[in-house]
Amino acid sequence: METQERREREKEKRRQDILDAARRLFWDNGYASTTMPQIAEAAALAPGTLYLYFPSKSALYAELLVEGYDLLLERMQAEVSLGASVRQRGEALVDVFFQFARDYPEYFDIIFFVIQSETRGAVSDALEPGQVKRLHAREDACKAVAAEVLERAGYDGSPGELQTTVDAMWSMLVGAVFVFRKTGKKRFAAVAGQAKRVLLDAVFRGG
Amino acid sequence: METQERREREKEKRRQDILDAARRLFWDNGYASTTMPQIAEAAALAPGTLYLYFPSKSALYAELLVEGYDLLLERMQAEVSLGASVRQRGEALVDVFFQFARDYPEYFDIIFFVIQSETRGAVSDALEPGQVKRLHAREDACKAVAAEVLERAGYDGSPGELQTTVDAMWSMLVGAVFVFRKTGKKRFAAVAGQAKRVLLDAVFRGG
DNA sequence: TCACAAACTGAATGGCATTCATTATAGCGC
DNA sequence: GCGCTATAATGAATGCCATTCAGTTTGTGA
Repeated sequence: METQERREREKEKRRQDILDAARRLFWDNGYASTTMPQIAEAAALAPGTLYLYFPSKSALYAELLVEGYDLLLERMQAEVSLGASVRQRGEALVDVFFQFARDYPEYFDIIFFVIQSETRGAVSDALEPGQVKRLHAREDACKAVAAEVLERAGYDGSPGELQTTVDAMWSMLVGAVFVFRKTGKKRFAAVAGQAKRVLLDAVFRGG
Repeated sequence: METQERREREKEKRRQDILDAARRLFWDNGYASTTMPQIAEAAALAPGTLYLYFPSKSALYAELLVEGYDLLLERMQAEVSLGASVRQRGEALVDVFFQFARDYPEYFDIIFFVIQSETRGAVSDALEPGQVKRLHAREDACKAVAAEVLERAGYDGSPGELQTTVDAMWSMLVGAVFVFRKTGKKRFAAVAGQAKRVLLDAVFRGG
């Protein structure tokens, strides 16, 4: 019987419908101004139905970040494989990051939303541990690409140090995006350019 | 008549009472889990009274950031004046920043809260323009201290470039704190250390 | 055709920020 | 002391939302 299978597919489709509706609304109106009934209506469903697919509004929102990471990872991997020299790959990596931030600024909102949910722990708005794990896996995959470039660049230090450096750079990149997203494109580009220089010079000091 | 004056003082005191109560509750329970009636009770007031002093819960929360900036600015200025060489002053500056982040992590929540409110604009949770201006003034004062150090370090470039560099560094610092605040102190210290190295090497490349 | 499970529904619940009609307070002239 | 007025404070009521759940529909297999 392939009924079972079809059911699965239909459920997955419905799930995607919900995510599509949610994405559009969140992007247009922001998290706070988007209501669950709104999302339900946009997906041609009743409010209660959303909760059969996602445990909460915040989890639904955070789920969009999975897409974001996948998209970013794809772009990073594509770019990194192109560069001739290691330095060029490093530059490409940072460029991809900032371009992504320019193309899809909304995903960065979710990054911070998730971090805040985690930091605030116990209280409200907490995400499911499983979901958090999935998000971390994506983030780590992105960092792994950066770590590889650093390694090939002859980064000297223990694996732990390498990880720390990647973490530091990742967090600084994310911070730069977040703080300057609100400003105009031109200013953002300038700050991003400086950030790029600072980060790359630190890694490729030797040559 | 000095009645007027006393009135002013009493109003200011009440305002501080509210801020004190709010701070304690926000720090302990986080933004979402703290309710206005709770704050009112802690300040021995009725809920409605809070709105005579602050236009909204988010504005009350954001107001705490003013203190945060003042405290940080004070510390930065004190440290910067101590260092012998310019390089030492630069190091002190970054150290102060990360120490502050360790001592008062809650203020960083508010930084991101404010940025998000600004970015999201129009919709709900918006802050008063006047309040935003006051916050920016504080932030700029902090950055000015950093800019001065960079200038004395012989940073070459136009004033615009200097500003851009300071902005880039500031945003990266803030980002590093935010992303790694959730991890343990040890890991935070390691990442902060790397961030410090990266940023300072970029500035003091020459010597 | 029937029974049953899986999906779906949407009105009801509970919690919270915020408002506003009402009440208290304090200064001041008499 | 005594009303008069402005200023402050009150807290019950409002409105909005996420979330729930008792009840309904739909699809499937016997």
